[in-house]
Amino acid sequence: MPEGLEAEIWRSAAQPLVGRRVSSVVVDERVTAEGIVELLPGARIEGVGRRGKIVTLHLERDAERFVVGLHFGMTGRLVIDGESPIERLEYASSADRPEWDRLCLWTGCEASRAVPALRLNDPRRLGRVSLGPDTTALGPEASTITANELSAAITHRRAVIKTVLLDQHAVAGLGNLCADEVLFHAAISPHRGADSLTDDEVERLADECRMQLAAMLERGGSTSGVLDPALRAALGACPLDGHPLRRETIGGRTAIWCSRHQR
DNA sequence: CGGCATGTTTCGCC
DNA sequence: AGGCGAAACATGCC
Repeated sequence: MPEGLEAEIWRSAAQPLVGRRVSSVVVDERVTAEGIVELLPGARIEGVGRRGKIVTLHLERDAERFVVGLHFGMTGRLVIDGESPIERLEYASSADRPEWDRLCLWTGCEASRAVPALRLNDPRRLGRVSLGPDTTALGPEASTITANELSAAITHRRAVIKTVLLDQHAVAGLGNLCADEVLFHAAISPHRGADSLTDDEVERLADECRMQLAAMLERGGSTSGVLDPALRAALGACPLDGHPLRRETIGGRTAIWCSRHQR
């Protein structure tokens, strides 16, 4: 599930937490950074943000400010006040078992203490809870990226474009599905060397990042693209020109693309 | 049982 | 030094 779009949905859903004070915390220490359990209780949530695929909790306690980063891995999900903004799960369990909780955070405000204000549930345990995540190491946001920013991020890279788009240090927020989706709409083959793109192609790709991500966010997330999970699995005809879609492993990830219109 | 999965980190090789 | 690709991580599901 979790690409930048899902992180954005969760960031938005978590806004009601702003202004509340953390009363208690339970963590799975195998995925949680040292010190967080001690730091959180008594802290006030000053804001909830997002950078790339990371949701950031901005906290203050005793005039000290710190940031907790929520990383979702492949299967992590966020539940706010018992409400799950994203119910539909792809490539993950649809169950929600307590033993998969990695972070439970209660605030003083809710009516029932039984329901955590924030809960990070992750069956596969590839997610993380970090302290002071280094968001400066991330590339520009894919959802707002300009042609100039994209050019600076990729034109000196020799790896294929699909791989570079997935590198969060180059561009932040794109996951496997969204990377395939923007390449599909920009009509660029995932095999192209990043440094081989023309200025026109870079501009097209930046435009499609902004347009397609906005459209997919409106439709509910990274599974709502033209290359949705059903079409990826069925490997049917290209919705644009009818040519059979191709499935290949590129940079260790499954790429779905149309070899006719993506050049 | 084998294989696959929306992600990130680590290791070895240039 | 730093970019690159493959492997590792961890676990559920088809």
